[in-house]
Amino acid sequence: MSSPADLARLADLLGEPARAVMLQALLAGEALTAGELARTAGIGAPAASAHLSRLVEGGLVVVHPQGRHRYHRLASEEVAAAIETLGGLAAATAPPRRWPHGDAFRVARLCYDHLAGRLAVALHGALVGRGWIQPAAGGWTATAAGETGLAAMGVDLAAARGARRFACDCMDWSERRPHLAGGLAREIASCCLRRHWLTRAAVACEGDALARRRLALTPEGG
Amino acid sequence: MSSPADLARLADLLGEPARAVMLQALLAGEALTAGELARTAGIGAPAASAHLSRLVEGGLVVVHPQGRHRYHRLASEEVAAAIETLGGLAAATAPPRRWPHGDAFRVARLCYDHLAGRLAVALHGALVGRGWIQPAAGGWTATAAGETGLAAMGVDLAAARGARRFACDCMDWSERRPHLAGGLAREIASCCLRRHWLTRAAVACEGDALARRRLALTPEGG
DNA sequence: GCGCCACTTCGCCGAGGGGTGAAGCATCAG
DNA sequence: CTGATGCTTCACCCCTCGGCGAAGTGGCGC
Repeated sequence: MSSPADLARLADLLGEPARAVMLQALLAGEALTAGELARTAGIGAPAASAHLSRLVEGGLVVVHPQGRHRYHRLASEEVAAAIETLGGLAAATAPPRRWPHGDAFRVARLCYDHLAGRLAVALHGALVGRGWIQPAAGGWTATAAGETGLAAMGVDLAAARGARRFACDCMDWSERRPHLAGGLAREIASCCLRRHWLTRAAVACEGDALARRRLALTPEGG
Repeated sequence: MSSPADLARLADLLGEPARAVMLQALLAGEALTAGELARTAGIGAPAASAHLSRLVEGGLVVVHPQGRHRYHRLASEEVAAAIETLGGLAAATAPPRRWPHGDAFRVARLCYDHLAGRLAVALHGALVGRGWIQPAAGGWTATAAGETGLAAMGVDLAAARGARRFACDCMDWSERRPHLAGGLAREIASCCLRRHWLTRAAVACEGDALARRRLALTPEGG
């Protein structure tokens, strides 16, 4: 367990409105530049730079410079999971409000690099139910049936194995049951987007940190 | 999903050292008075009172006055789960430090009103493996075999059904797999403590907000 | 009744942190 | 080289927020 001081240090990073907006924007999984994040948060470039420095120093965000741009990503899926969980509690404790995305968010969205929402929880259940994955130390492994089935769907299992974790659980706040995270979940999400079973429901949405994350089921997505 | 503003408002409540200490202390599941929390956090009564007001207003803590004392508890297991998750990430991002409890915390501890740690994750697996619980909408239900088995252990199933949720998952940060939460988990924990299979490893530990939560396996706890 | 105790409210102070504008530094285009 | 762009650093302002001491409120015990 972390000491309370560690908890406070971490929560303090999330507890500033501008930083919270940035992190929510980054939860879509894309790498964004400091300028984009500044505009999304509605603050000036200097303020955004200071915030991002603190997020990087705190281990929540990583940077990789490219030319004169500095691209920022969430540091890990653990960070994404924690923000998701906290966001769920925030929705529960400060509820009576509707935001512009309605329930679409609860159906399918991105959580950093993998799928979340009702669809993702159902997928998790289906993978277990079909015997494609089975419990293992620290998460899940694919069974023989799962390997062939997933490969047939077009999931890149080799890439999935390259991740730090192959598959583990990630609590879904809207369903209150776990969905799948880890390398396998990343490849499944990538496969769904690549094959256009799912599409990003919105693009180019500065000023709305959440819109990037929403997903829509296409006709092909049987 | 919550708006970033909601997230920030909530995280801000957790992001203050004194409040974080109080919440960690409350994570043991006991109701504590304002004075106890003030001493635990190492601040004066006025400051503690102000902090607690904000926690109550924010929906994280509930009060029930008894005479001249005011007892404070966490508002729900959702709050406890979020703090646990965030604490896990805090431990991961600010790691290289040993705190006085060693690995005992990872083996067995209380998470609000139910068990957490390696033991609790193993218990979750055992319940599923024996077919005592099965997936259901919003969590888990007990099977017929589970009802008889749990009743034989001494678990009060009627009390468990009285809870808002009978059984659902709660992510265990140290194992990164879910353990059981909800009314059933509360009754199981209460049963383990009542029958002295587990005991609180420390009592009366002002100044150490974490010690209250650690549990120890007794010889009877086969 | 009185005093004691737990707790809250009030008034005040000091420090920290977020915001901006202006300047400094890289990178890229012409 | 020159100018534009993206980002950072610096200096400064302001305002919030946490802390305390003192005073006020209400329950409990003698």
